Amino acid sequence: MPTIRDVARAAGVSPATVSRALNGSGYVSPETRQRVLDAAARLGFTPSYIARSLVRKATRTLGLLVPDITNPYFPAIARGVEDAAARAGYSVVLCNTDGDPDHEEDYIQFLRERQVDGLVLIASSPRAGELVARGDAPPVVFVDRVPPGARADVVVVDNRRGMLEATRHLLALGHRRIGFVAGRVGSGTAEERLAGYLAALGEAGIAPDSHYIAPGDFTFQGGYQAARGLLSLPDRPTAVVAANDLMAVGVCRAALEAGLRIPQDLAVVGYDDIPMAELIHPPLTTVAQPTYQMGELAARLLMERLEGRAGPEPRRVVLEARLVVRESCGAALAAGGRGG
Amino acid sequence: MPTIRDVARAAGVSPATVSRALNGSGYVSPETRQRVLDAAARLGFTPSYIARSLVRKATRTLGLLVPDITNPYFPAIARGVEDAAARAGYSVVLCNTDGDPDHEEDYIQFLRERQVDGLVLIASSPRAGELVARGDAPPVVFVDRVPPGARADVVVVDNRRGMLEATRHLLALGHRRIGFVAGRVGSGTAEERLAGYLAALGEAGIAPDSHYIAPGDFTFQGGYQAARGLLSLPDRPTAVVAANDLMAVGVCRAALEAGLRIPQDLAVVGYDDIPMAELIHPPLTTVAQPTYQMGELAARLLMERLEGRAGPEPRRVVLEARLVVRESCGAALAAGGRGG
DNA sequence: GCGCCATGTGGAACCGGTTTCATACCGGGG
DNA sequence: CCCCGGTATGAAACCGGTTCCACATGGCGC
Repeated sequence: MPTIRDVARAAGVSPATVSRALNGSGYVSPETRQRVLDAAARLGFTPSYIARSLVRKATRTLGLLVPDITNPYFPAIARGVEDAAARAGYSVVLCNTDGDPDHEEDYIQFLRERQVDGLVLIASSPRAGELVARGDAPPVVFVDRVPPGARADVVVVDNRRGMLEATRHLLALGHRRIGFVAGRVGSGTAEERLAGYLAALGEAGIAPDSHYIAPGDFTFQGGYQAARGLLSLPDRPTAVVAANDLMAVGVCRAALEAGLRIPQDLAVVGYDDIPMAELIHPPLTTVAQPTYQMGELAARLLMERLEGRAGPEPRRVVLEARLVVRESCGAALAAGGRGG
Repeated sequence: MPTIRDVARAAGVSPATVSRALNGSGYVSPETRQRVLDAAARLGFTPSYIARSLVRKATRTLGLLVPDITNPYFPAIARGVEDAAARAGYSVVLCNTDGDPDHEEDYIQFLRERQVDGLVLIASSPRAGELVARGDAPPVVFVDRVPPGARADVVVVDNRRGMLEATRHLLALGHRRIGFVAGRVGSGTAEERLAGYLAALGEAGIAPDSHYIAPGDFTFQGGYQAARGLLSLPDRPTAVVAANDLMAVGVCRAALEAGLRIPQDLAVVGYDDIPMAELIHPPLTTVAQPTYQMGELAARLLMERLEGRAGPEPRRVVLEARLVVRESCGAALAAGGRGG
């Protein structure tokens, strides 16, 4: 690997001049610049990013911490981050935390040692928030989930609102007994979605019935089990909304096995709009989150901050979720139908 | 950020001794080591990976080039790479090439400048192979697809064999008119799978009928369109096998819309075993590729090579695909059924 | 008592860039 | 003619580690 000194020798100038010629900084005469460029090309010179990072004190590298890239919700976020980063000449280091606070902490430390300039964090534990608050982490943008008390930029979706719209939609179709498959307890996201569901019921003057609210864990199996419970209730719901799509698919499976048709016998609504939502039969009504945009925006906010183009105040971007109506919730219930 | 010289001053020793104490290299007395460790902890010293990389001439960073992390086939590979890398203290830079040769080339150059130690490459174009052959790239392991003529380690799956097994299975169930939805032309993977299909037919003494082979492009839409064609043939197939799952799901949709039941009226088999394959109804029979293992193995081979623990010969690992029988291809056709 | 080797430590060079500072030349204004 | 500011370039310091080499000490074998 030729170094800048090799190029300097070949072009008959000093390393300083080569640096200036290649970076377009400082004064260099056109002829000298050309000699340098030629020499560099002839030798196949590639400047060492490491050496440059050492003196510039910036690596133009972002860390991306996701729970599990294998979960269909995250790839689009990752893609958004990567696209925005690549456009700006940054690279992205991918880390899977499995939602484990220890892994999360280890990775943050790991990335800090490697001097990534900033972190896009989908944080599963409050510990990550504390680390950031203590300043034991590079600049951070939280995406999707925000640990309490962290003073940092955040990009989130209005989960409560999204679920409110989804439940309203079912109410407008005439459903009155609407089941809810909740997310993992302790997840802020899950709680916001539950709150949206409850708020919609409240608007419609329906008292929430705890039997209709089944615990879940964001997995297909969890949704399936929860739905088995809901569907065996004496007064079974005419519609079920799940806190995410994977569980909604589980609900569909349970319904199918119970001999129920979707949407005629049971309307189903999910949340996230993962790729498979529109591919299953019937296509799933769900709440689309602008995942790609979230990732892209997060990366942009982060890079703005890193390059000093952001004020001292932490910024909070709340994106809107969008109800995507597909066939799994069908048309309005017949007047005087099963609804109470 | 405290530097090694700060620690040296605080511990009353030289930077060289601090380095030795922290890395456990060379001679350091137990007492001195302890003093250094204490000083480092007190100052919150984190060694600069950049400075270290500069002198060690290794960044312990791997580049991972995938066409699109948003495609459900790739996250598991990425996860495998990342897990293996993390275990060995390496980090992984994620890049999406969109299968575009220009992007691919740009990214390889980009990662080269950043001195990643090695590349895990899911290469969509022969150009990447040429780059590697010319030595204009860091050490590479090709995964899933191998550009012709590249002398490098590769991890692949026996696509021909996988598709052979899948088609054999349908033949064993009594199917004789088996449609095939092909992959993108020019894709080696697609061609191998087609070859497997043809070989199975050959074994069974069935002459391939070009009407039964529909062109596809690995997308849901492509599979859907292809199936519409196949299902409107005068002597429509009793089974369809698609070169990947996304297209198989498209086939299912087309069948459903044509009023055909799966598997009673049409057996469907896919390829890849993406996460949604087992979640749809009916669950899809498909050929599972050990994607996670591919990624993990690729990363391990690469790191072995980087650390000089591999011989000069390029290694070629061929993993076996595994037929996963689910409900979408049902039981044996009734004797004397529709088969010719 | 001498020489040798193992142990422990510091000075300084080095990795490959960037940047500051000093120097030198040139043309124009006073 | 002199001084000044803009242009052009090189020497050297620097970024923050690692490592080579020199040197000092102490114990042991002969």
